[in-house]
Amino acid sequence: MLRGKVTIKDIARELGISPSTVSKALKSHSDISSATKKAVMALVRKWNYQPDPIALSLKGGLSKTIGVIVPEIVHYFFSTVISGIEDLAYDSGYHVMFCQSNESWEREVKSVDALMASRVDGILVSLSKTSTDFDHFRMILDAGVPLVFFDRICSDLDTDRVVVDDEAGAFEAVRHLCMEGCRNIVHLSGPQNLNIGFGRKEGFRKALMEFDLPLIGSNIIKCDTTEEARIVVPELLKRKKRPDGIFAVNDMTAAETMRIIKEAGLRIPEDIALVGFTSGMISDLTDPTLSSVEQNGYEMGKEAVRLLIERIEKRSDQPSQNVVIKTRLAVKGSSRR
Amino acid sequence: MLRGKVTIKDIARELGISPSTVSKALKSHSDISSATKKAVMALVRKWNYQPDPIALSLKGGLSKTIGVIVPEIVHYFFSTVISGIEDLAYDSGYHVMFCQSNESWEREVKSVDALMASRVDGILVSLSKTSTDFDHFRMILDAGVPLVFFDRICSDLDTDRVVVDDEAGAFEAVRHLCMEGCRNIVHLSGPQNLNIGFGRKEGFRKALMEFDLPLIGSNIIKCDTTEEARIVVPELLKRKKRPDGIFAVNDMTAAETMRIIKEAGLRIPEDIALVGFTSGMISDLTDPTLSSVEQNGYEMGKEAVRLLIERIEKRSDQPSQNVVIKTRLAVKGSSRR
DNA sequence: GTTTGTTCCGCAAACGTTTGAAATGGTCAT
DNA sequence: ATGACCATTTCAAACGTTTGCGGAACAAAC
Repeated sequence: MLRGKVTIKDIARELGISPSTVSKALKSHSDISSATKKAVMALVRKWNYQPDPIALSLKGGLSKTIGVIVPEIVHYFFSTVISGIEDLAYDSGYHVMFCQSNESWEREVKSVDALMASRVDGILVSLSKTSTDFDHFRMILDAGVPLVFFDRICSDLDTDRVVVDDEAGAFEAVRHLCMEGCRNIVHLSGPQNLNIGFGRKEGFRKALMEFDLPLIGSNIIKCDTTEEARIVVPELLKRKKRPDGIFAVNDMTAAETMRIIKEAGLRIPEDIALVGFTSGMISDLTDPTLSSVEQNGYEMGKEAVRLLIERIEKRSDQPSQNVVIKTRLAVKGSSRR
Repeated sequence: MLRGKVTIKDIARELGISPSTVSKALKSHSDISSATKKAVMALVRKWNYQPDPIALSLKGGLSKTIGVIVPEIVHYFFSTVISGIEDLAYDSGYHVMFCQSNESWEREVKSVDALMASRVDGILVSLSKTSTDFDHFRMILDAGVPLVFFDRICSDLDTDRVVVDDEAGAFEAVRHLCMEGCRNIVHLSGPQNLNIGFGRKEGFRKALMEFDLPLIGSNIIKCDTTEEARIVVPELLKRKKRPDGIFAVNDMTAAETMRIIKEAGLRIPEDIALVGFTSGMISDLTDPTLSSVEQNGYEMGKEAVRLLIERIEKRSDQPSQNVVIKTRLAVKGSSRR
């Protein structure tokens, strides 16, 4: 009984019947007499037989496992997504195999290889910041394995996608700043090769247009880490025409920005109003609390899994789907005047 | 070529030799002529043959997969541990299968079942807060599958463990508070059925003893979530003999405590000094920054995997090991007077 | 007494791989 | 010519499961 390995053969031997009879009895095949079925079922329960998923996979070709690649798990947003992925996957009888690319293209490629080698039934990916070459993903598709991107998608590839409505979220955030009276708003932006960086900048642009504010090039600055903020933000505060509102591409950057602004003796939101993106734990910890565009990561994870499993099981050739998760602007202390 | 499935048989057929010859050639068995080996290797490269891990598992009994159960992934500390687990596991050629118990005993049991059913080679667990019955873990051991606990361990079971030196960390934190002049220190503690709750309380107790301060029962209060803090802390501030120092069992609770204290118009650290436990992102975001006992979660994850793989591969019967990860007190604004 | 039908069950192949044992073909010494 | 010996290759079984097909046993219909 070691390793919990009761096999169909053990049952068959004990009952003096053949393994195939046991197998059929287990799935209540019409061939099998109810007496035999009962005997099998009884022993199955007694010995706690569980079919070996590995043998099943060998036979059926499906491993009932999905692979996930995220830039890094140590990140509030991604951990909520993974939480959603795990919850729905297990409910659907799938296992989750998990890799992080650590924002490195090489590691992303290696992870794809590892997941493919272990014959996962489908793969979920959120792109690494440094990925500009996508051959490894093409290889997945060529092999006929379903692939779904979430959050940081790959526009070059025709796959199912789940994204947050970055543009609408950013638009709402910046409109809010305008309505609070800001007239000189800076956007600390993300890399423009990622859809999220681009979309959030577009929302920023359109909101300014709506309020007839000029779009000044120097008011869009690449800055999406705390390290960059420590360089960029002090410069901002020295400007002759100091910004009166800042929209940051993520909350970590926003939080660091807040720290720097307070250190400089300026008040938030009175002197400078601040809104971030992503939310989660962070936004309630800062002082003042940080207004932020909330993304429902849990929901995103579930949607991504739903799409993936649909592809896996239906093997449908319907055109690619594009699911958009709604954002919600949470107005808190950093921007309410 | 669909599904990337080049098998050993395909190679054999192409070369007009038998599958077993190919198999042996692949592992450079001494039986095989070098001419044959070369031909096989060439075709293997050309067709990008990769052995099917599922067939391998069926044969060898090992799945090269380890299972991980954590209370929740959406938690800075656990995500660092998982990061360490993933990194070392992949370097060692193992895959990581992943479940969260959501602090629920039922879900924990279900996860154990799922991992066992999928025939993982070993399991890593950090206990759910609500687990007081451990039969599901005994089942793992009875099945001969290696099991390693990390962080929240199970004292009832004789297994390898990786823990943080909670007591020493807490001791250092409270000694620091004493040295900063605190004489009436409160401990917001965790559940005492978990080793971490108990160890941190012990460190608190011993530090007080070292400074000849009385151990007052009402100064140890169960409070390890933000929700509880909102109830407990206001009461504390109303006390006639108001605490001048607080040591919280985790950083989320500490951060909320800080918010409440500031809201009450008291100063940190002048009126009340504050130290948390776990650190991570949080401690730099608050204002003032939060002093905290840092746990090296990444290191803990790696250690746990190291122990587990050792058990899996050596199947050694050496006595259980107990690895202790050192903590480090990071003194920041909330306690430096 | 032969056919036809039913009910229940076992055989064998298959999934991809490994591995000890057996077979093949050849060379060499007796 | 016979046997021994070597290098090289193939065979067959095994891992746990599924499933189409064939077979046995029996009863009913002709």
